[in-house]
Amino acid sequence: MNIDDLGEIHCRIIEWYRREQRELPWRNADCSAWGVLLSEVMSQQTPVARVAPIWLEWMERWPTPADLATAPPGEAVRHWGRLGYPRRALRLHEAATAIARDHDNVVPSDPVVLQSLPGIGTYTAAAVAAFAYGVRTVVVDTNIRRVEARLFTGDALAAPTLTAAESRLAAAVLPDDDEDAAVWNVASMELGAVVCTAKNPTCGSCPVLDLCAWQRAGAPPYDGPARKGQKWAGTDRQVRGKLLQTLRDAHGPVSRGTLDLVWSDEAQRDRCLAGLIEDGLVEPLDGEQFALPT
DNA sequence: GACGCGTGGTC
DNA sequence: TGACCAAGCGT
Repeated sequence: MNIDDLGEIHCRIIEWYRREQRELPWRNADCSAWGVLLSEVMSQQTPVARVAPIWLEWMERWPTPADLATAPPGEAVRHWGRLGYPRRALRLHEAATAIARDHDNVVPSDPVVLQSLPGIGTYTAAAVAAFAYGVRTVVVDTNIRRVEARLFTGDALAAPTLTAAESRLAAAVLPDDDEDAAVWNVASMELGAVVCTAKNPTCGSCPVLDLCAWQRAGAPPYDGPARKGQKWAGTDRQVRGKLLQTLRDAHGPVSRGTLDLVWSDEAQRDRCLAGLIEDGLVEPLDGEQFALPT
């Protein structure tokens, strides 16, 4: 990859983004850093189509970190609805509390500080700094990894988990210019989300098709290590989901007898309920009653 | 580094 | 049609 090709790739993908980007509520110019943070956490492992309505509801209900911090954590879990991975709601509540208490209710712009907040890892810290504040930082998510694997490395897919080589590559291809870097991060991510998808990529509408190493190699199939699928039916995940859904849908304490009805295997049910309590997602009350945490 | 963690859409 | 996948994180 010579420097001219890299510059051409930057230009074309950035132009493509300016032309084709989806209108998402958290991309409005007046969206706060809190709104960006919220959108990033909600989008972890979750399609944006399902995030948008919940994000709008949260922003109306809790427009700043302090507003969320004031609410009981259980309310965050309740209004998380069926987004999945409800521990994210709890961590968002903890993060909001820390931002209100330690950062004057202002979302930090330093990725290192952001990453010290609950539920904010490498990706989300970089994304918030880049998208909310325009900080020149290396953003690496699953979309960017796949785009760069194809475009620069010539592989059909990225590795199952983030490798050091992928991080180095992402840093190496980040534009030098601050503004270009800011757009590049969101633009390469968007390309992966809507064109350069994992299955059935629409290469015909790709702005860098002729520069793509994977295409030039004849689009060979993925030949890396196998990716393990997640089990669902009969797992603790499913049972936890059912228990929590019952507690969300009830607007007060639920008896153990009611929870007994959601899963017949008593040992597994008890284990999952204990796990939810351990995680802070459920609070045991007097008299064999259970509720979302207050 | 591997694993567990929710949910629903897609082909 | 069930496997795969979707803007990861914490342990």
